[in-house]
Amino acid sequence: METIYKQLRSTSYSISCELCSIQPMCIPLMKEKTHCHVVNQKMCIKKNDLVITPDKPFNTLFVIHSGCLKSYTITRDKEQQITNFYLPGDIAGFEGINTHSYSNFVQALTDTQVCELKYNEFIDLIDKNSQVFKLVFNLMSAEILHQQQFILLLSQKNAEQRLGTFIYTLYKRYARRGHISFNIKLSMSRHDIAGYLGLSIETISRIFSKLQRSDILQVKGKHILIKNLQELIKFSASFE
Amino acid sequence: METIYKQLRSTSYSISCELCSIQPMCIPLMKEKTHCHVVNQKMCIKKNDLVITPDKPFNTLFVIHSGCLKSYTITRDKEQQITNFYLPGDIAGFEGINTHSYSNFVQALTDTQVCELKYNEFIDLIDKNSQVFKLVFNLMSAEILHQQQFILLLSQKNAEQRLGTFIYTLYKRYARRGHISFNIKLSMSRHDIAGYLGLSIETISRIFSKLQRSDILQVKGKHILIKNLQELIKFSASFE
DNA sequence: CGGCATATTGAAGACCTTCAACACAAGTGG
DNA sequence: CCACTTGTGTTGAAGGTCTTCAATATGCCG
Repeated sequence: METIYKQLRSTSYSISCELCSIQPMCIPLMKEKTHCHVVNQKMCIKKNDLVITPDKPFNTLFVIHSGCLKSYTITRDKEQQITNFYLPGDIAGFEGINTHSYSNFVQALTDTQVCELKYNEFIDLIDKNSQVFKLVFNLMSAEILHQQQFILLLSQKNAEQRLGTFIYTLYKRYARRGHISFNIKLSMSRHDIAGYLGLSIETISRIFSKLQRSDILQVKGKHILIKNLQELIKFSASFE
Repeated sequence: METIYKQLRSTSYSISCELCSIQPMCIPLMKEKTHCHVVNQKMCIKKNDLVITPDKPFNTLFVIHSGCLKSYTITRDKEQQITNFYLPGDIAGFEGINTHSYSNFVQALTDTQVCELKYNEFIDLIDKNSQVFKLVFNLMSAEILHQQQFILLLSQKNAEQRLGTFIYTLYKRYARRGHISFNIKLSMSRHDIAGYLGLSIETISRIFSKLQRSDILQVKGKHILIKNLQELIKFSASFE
């Protein structure tokens, strides 16, 4: 279970550094040698390894370069409650800033590469560099807006709309990062999807079958093919 | 429907400026006359007036001084989907920073006093003053964490747990602001609560009756008395 | 006090969960 | 290579929770 960090070259489902959410600060940082201690580039994490646990000292944010991570909390009855999935370009750890402690577990769903942002150095940098500050400010605001929309999804939409939106959102998130394809390889299990969307795994399974029967998706295990994007979009109307 | 701003002295359910979330910057600001153009203090808003609409130019954040506001979006079928309730000390408008546009309506549920934060001046100030920056950074991080916990509430808890948590959270939010009392006067309708918690108004009504029968609450319209705080806390275990 | 909005309660039904059986895939050891 | 195991996913049937519809009650503001 011990995470092994090592340098590694990009694999599939990675983003180029030019599309990364921290690109506007990361690239200049690497050039300005004075700041390059802030970012530790492209550390490799093995599938199932824990990147963040609530008991670890809060000192790092993680920028995902390739692969996929999930964050979750543990309930009293030892169940995992999925709170987020992180794709290339995302940043994990924002929710810990206020309390200065991680509140979740964050675990790799596939072999994953992350760039570490050392928190204290990061804060100093934000403080000095107003361009970086505005970038971070925008990223956090975007996360608040995204969560607000997810809250509406949970409070107002049925199972079919939730799963449809989930798949469509994955499609869009990959597309925005340069992976425009109707083929989606899910990194997460049905159990993880269920936990995230507030449904049971059986319901996830049934809705996948239903979306297949109505020729919107083709589903084979973790391989999803979007056959009718227009219909899929209808499920997620008024979301993001 | 036109909002009438005017100076007004504090009424019940207000906070003292010392307990306001922006106090660490607001009070010094008022002293340093050079900055006092950032905050417009204690504007009065009439019940049902709209403070924010999506079509207004994004140029102001609102700090609530007294009263209560709700934020909501409108669905295709003209239904209000409640996204948040704002109490004294809260700040409304964070989610608009990234897109530089308000994404919600924000409406006063009672006569309400707000302090306006002019966005551009505010940003300049954050940029210059690292104490203010850290405060805002923490407030946004706290909001992300709070939303994450609310997402878990919606995805994992039943109607009774949701409403119990809602009431307990109101109790705590007022307590943190200096109004420690088992008596809670709801500013919002059953319809608003239902929209917020993702339930129907009938379910809200039934659960209130049930909590009354089990002697946890005493419910009389908008007046709630917490009769058994320990039992109420049990509903919201693992939340906030 | 009357009229309208808001809230409560009951009954029927929809949607999702739970339980249980089965299918399928990946990994292990003989 | 196959038998066996284990984890993961699918499907059916029964049951529970919440919603919807409808009727009634209560509260509020002129």
